[in-house]
Amino acid sequence: MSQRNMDVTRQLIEQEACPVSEVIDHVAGKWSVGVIVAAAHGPVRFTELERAVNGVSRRMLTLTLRKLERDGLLVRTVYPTVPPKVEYELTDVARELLDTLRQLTDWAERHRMTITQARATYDLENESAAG
Amino acid sequence: MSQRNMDVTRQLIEQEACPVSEVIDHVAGKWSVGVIVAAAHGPVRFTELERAVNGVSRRMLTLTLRKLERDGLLVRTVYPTVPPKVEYELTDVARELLDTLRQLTDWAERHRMTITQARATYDLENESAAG
DNA sequence: CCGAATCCACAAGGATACTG
DNA sequence: CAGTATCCTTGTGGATTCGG
Repeated sequence: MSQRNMDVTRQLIEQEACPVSEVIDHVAGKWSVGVIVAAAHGPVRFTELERAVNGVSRRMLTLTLRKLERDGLLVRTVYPTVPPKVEYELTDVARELLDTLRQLTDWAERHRMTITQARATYDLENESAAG
Repeated sequence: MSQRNMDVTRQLIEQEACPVSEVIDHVAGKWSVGVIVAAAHGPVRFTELERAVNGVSRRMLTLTLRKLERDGLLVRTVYPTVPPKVEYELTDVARELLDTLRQLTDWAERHRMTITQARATYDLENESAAG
């Protein structure tokens, strides 16, 4: 139980030390980027996201949405209709990210081939002579 | 065998659809951002990075460096001296990312408190009444 | 339609000890 | 100094099933 307190303290320290990298990890997580850009143009429904984000499973989409909602980047609106309808919309905080995220994806697309080739070269050098 | 071709085609499509997210995942990975910005000002040595990146373990730093080197974002130079000296330097491709990454960290710092509070609120609502 | 719950496989990551 | 090797814990994510 003092162990418990130690853990909490440690967590607080680490959070103060790099909240930035933690936040970045969230927004730049595997599915977060896709979700955010997919929600950029306006409110989207769950299944729209499911299709838009490509390889995401329902489970991971749900988890990602919860995380983003928890961080205040996404607002979740439930319409108590039948069948149920849920819409997700970016908050202003999240919208500020869109430009940056687009820069990131632009960069990735620009250097896609370069990076792919760099990997191939690297792998060759390591396969042939491991030293 | 047309099935086989279908699979290959699908894989190619998916690779074309999201090499971006894969690349982003690498550069925005847990430690990659820290390593890249730490190496921004010039060549850095291993232990410099170890101190600069904060919570990173030697193991993870090594793995991160290898990944970035493989992607052609980092150049590793070994000086065969004693004691050994290894320097890491960003490539031009990686340098193009610096502005974007800084925008990301700036955004994170600007909204650090907002996000922290959003989480607290969210957690309270979920703890007190789980539904 | 939009999830929650459970199970399971695997990968990420930390701790520690050892090397050249 | 700059790693490598090993063990072990935690997290990530798919598959499936169930419910409102």
